[in-house]
Amino acid sequence: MDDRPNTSPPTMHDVAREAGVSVATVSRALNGSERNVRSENASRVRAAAAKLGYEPHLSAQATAKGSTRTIALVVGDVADPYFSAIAAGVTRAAAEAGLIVTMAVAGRSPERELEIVRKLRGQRPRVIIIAGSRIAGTDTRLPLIEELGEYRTTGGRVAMISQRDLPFDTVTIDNHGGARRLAHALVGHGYRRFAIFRAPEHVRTSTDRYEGFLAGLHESGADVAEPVVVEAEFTRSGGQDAARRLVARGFDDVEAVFAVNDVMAIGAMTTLREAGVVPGEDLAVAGFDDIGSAQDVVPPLTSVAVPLMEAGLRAVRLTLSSGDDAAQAQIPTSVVLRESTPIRRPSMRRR
Amino acid sequence: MDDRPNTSPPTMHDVAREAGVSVATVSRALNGSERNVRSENASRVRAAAAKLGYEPHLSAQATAKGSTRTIALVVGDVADPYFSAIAAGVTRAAAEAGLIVTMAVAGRSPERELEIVRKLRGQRPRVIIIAGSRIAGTDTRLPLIEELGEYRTTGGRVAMISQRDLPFDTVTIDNHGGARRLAHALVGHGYRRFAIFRAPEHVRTSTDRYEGFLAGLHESGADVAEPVVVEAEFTRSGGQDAARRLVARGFDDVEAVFAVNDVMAIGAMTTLREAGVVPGEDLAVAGFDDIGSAQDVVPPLTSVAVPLMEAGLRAVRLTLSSGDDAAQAQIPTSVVLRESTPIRRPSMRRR
DNA sequence: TTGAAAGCGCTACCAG
DNA sequence: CTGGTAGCGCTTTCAA
Repeated sequence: MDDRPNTSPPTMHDVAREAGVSVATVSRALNGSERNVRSENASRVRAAAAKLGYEPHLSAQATAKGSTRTIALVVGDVADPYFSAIAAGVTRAAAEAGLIVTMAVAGRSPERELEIVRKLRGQRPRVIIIAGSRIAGTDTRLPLIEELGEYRTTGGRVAMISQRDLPFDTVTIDNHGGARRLAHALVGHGYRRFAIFRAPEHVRTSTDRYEGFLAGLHESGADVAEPVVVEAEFTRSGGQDAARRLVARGFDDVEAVFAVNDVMAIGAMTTLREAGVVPGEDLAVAGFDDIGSAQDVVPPLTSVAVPLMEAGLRAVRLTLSSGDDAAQAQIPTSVVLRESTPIRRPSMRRR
Repeated sequence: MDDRPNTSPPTMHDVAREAGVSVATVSRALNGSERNVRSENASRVRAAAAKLGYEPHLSAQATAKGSTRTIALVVGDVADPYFSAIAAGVTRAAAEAGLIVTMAVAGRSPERELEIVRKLRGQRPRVIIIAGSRIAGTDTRLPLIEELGEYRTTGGRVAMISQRDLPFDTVTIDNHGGARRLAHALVGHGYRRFAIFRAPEHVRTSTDRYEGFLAGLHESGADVAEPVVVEAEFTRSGGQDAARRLVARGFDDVEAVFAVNDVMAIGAMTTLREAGVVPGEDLAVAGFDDIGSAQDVVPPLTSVAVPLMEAGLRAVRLTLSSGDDAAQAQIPTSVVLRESTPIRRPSMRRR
């Protein structure tokens, strides 16, 4: 057994020799239009390929054909469940279409994102998908758009997930509508006085959810008080921070908290409990995203489910099927009511 | 502005013409040893490349050089936090080394995994990393080993994460040691009577943790009772199931539950609470993995932290630096004590 | 239906 | 230090 790393993988020439045909025939039999090769030869070729363990050299194919079968995915952070769910959708759709996915991580830096996209062009991917881009309002916005534009000029397709207002295929999440329906549901449960924990205005997702929630409250028709708004970071500790400030301020005028995402909501619940306030009893809490642990916290957290994997799937399909101009798709969200927002019986009313 | 997708990306020839030098010089200036080109020419070339927005065609480079700069990662499921943490580590290490990572998802099928590895060879990756392979005991085991062996023969490197006993670079998790130290810690907290929720024997990870825990109990020297063992699935609902059976059986002789992973532990806590048993008060609970929600459940869950991202990092570095024979690395785990296993005061002793 | 041969974009060797 | 040129492994005319 020769185990030294000196051997090189069998090439098409090896297969051709083994099968007693020309390389052209091998190419046709294995990856070509299939119909123009005598079936006897075709099977000889396949047999030879199998015997030698031949796998076509994808890079060589790519240079010869001038196009690859890869789709490049750019995410903020793979370990974040938000992105990993999207990645799962993308890889699935890619597998269905026989495409390879390459992944790059932009971290929290718009500069890095731009740099990645630039380098990506060297890969000559069929599709570039950018999830949760951070370019809003930064000075990398225009360069990025231009870069992607040039890429498209050379035949590439690009899709943005949750980054709207860009001249590319776009998959958006229905944040506004989800928050709106959540507001309806909570009002329906008897809540009238709310606090909203939101992120700074430039965080688009947060703002969409905030506005959707407000819209839902206003259109509910019920006699809803003007909500108390607390601004904090879009993170778990942001939620804790907001809760701390709410408690400090006093919350006699608040029956329920809507945090614009689940990690904020969960952080808030922890802090509330530490302050002697029992979530779901003394104060209802709702979040957004319906992350896995939403159902494991106590009490289970009311939230709005966002089918992120679906978003990844759709992004791929959009780019694969669409014509020349930027297509749009919106992923619906759905309210999931749990014990953190129990139905409010009149007798429960405070004071 | 020409926006039709007819243009093709600039090639090295374009750059050469623009800079007034030969392609050979461009190649050297841009990707070569750098030292053999007059600095004036080098900067002309760089300027031309920048002006044209030239990016080297990676596939062409790969065919010419005979080697790619990609590392292929095979995971069970990207959306699973276990794998996405590993993926994060792999992508980070890859970025540091200037490598592109491609990702394939094997799902729960060993056949699919084998098929993926076979196809992967067409990519000619520098490295193949397989995380959490499911081949144990299946009849795809040998073919997989052979396939990977051939790949290595042609100069590729392969690393397995958490799949030991294979003739490749391997990164293992110290499951045994972590469980052992957890046992010590719990005994140190005053617990003497345990139930263990474990998965079926063929689940290697579960068995390692189970045995480690037993070893820890035995060597603790304390007067520890023979633990009650409940076998269930390695999932959240498995944990619920186990808890249900424990409650049905009666648990007067149990002070603490060790579930071999966090999702089981969390499922168990939910079921216990529904049965009127307060986790952390009536019955202590500990898990393993220290997943994100371990600190969000009530009470926060004692667990054993597994630095999965580190495992991904190490796997890449192992393959990049190691010599010819299979290198090994073990990732240490660490006990994280939280309120689900409070220190047991003598007065708390039941009866 | 087949084979010969001319590329694909890039690297690397060989002269100069 | 530079340019010419022969490959890398594959696809795709073009004739036969």
